[in-house]
Amino acid sequence: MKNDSTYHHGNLKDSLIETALIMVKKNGIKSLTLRDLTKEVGASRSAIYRHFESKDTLIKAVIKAAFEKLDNSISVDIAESDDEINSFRKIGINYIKFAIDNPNIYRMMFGHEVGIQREESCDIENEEEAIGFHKLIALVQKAQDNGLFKEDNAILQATIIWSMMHGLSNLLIDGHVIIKDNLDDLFDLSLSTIINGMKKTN
Amino acid sequence: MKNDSTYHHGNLKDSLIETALIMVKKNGIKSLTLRDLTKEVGASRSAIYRHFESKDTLIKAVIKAAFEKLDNSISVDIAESDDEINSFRKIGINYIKFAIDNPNIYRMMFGHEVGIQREESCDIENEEEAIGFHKLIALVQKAQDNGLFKEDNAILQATIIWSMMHGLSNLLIDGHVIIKDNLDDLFDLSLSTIINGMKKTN
DNA sequence: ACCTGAACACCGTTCAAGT
DNA sequence: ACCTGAACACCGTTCAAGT
Repeated sequence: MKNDSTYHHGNLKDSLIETALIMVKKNGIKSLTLRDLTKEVGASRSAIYRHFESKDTLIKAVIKAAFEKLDNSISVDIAESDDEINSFRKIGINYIKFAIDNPNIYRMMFGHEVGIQREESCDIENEEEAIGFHKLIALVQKAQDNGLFKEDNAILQATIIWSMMHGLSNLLIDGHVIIKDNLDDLFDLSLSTIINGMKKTN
Repeated sequence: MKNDSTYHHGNLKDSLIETALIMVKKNGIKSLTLRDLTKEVGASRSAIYRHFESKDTLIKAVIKAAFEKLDNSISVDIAESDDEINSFRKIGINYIKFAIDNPNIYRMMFGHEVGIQREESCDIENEEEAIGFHKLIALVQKAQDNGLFKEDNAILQATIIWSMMHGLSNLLIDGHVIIKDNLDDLFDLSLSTIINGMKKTN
């Protein structure tokens, strides 16, 4: 499978990230050790420090890769459609579906596994995360322009939508809420609550 | 300070839980080691296993204690009042305030630090957590009875309210949402969105 | 119902020496 | 740009022996 010698295989950095993603998905980040990771990837234990300063740095890269996967999962062609409600529905369903299908990954992304210093930057650190959020803000703005939502701070409205999806995802994957049969009902109600709650009142 | 001999001090089990709570609050659960904990409490390293099967068992007890603290924080005398909106507001504010004031504790409570098996029990494991949730369900039911909320599955409605508060808390304490000046606006909008979204339509 | 002290397997990380 | 192999400090956990 390897392209060249036993020593130097093509792209160790990407292999580490990709394999770590698989291992976290399977068993959670708590069981991810550098020893297992390097063994799985076929590298030596110290090779990892050629590409990453520490385990935390590696995890940050894995988180970044995970946000790219999430972005791909929820990216539906919302640009063409004029039906914002349907766009919100699709995005929300894909978002929660991603969390349910990848609970360990989702926990790693938001679970504060790495002590990230956000005090200084004063902005969302992860670029992929920021991009996804700004897409949501744009959609909210469009909903305002079309008269679906009342005119208000679009960032706050987007934050609230995100909070609902994030909260639902977390409660579901962590087993705080036991919903098996009527997951669709729960999601529908959450969506309609938000849509109705933000509707233009006249 | 100690009541009797240097060896046997009154209640080691409670001391461990209480001290662990303080240590987690200060530096997060990742930095909580049994060695530090027993040293802080003045016990030997192996003494911990007289009261807890493992570190995970200890953490579960600490989480339980944390839920009791949360329950005390959000418990407002909602029984007397007939103003459900005000009750929701008080509960929500206290809930988020607890999370913001105790981010490390809150993360421990919901952060899946201990791999809890919920598949078998099929119900919320933590008793304190269940109690708080059922209080919320009762309040939602009351709001339905009084005609504030539309008639629907009260459990789902309560879940959605909890999701919003939980999502907001997580995004805030983990720095995904940088809100400093207009935190009140964010909370007000989240509350009004839910109240309006669940209102009886007629 | 604790204590001391030693031991174990397992971590992340570093380093000297090779290719 | 990797490798091997050894080492370090730090974990959770166990155990034999005391009081």
